[in-house]
Amino acid sequence: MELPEVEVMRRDLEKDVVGRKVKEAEVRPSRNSMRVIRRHAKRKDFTSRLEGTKVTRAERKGKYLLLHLDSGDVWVVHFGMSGQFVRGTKRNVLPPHTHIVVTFQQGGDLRYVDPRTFGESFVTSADELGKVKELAHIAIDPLEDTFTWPAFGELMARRASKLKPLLMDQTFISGLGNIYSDEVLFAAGLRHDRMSDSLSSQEVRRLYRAVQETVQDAIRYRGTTLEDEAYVDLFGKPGEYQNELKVYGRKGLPCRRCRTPIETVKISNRNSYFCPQCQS
DNA sequence: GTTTAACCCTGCACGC
DNA sequence: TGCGTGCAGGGTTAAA
Repeated sequence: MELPEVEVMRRDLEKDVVGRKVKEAEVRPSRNSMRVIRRHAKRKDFTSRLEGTKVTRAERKGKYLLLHLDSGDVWVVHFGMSGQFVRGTKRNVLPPHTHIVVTFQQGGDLRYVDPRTFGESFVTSADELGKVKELAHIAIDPLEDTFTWPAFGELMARRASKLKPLLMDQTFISGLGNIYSDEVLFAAGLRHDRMSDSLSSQEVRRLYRAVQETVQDAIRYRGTTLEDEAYVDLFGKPGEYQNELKVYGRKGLPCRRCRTPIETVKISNRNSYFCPQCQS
């Protein structure tokens, strides 16, 4: 799950979970459920900090979701690649790989489901939030006002790195993963292996626009639901941005702009998709 | 500072 | 049918 999916989830939670009070919290008995709450030594260390609290706000930092509680604590969630929240009721059976179930006083529950358990979930005090390393080092967010093109250009010039890994580096810019970094590079007409400090100011501007537009479009389409990953929103509905993808997952298929077959390269063990004609 | 590879995990597609 | 293998992916970490 990348920035657009987390942002769609944040908005759903804002509408449907903020304001609710937690009656009961449960971490399921499986070993992988413990893996999900790995920062806590015991299940009770996690559940006791949720029970009796009210969710006051849903915030997003990069790919992290922060649910603020009226106790002053913050429930932090990172979805990894297969994690998701699903709303349910007592009558619905729990889907496989459900690790956390939070039941609300007003009825209904919220489940954290994660087959591959690359995601994680923990509760911390607002004061200690700054000590969470991954959050403390998180970079500029494409949806923040501070994300301007002069600021972006300066950041780019300060680094000497290939564009693809740089866009995925959460300490450089937060929220982009493998799918959206490929889409951004295509939209900017730039190759994955261009060096960040070699870009003309016009190219930097194109890349900046591409980041903003790609992320905003993907949110408008409520995220990307691939066949194998099956991301769905809080209410179980898939996104529609997969139909808009220009390069990701389209190996060998004609480029939507020039009809040249889309190519792939392995970059740090991940597939990158690009059009050899449109990107340079 | 940057890059590479390995690791964590499950489900699925594939070949035999 | 059923097994083994490889791949997918976010992020961290250690090593190059």
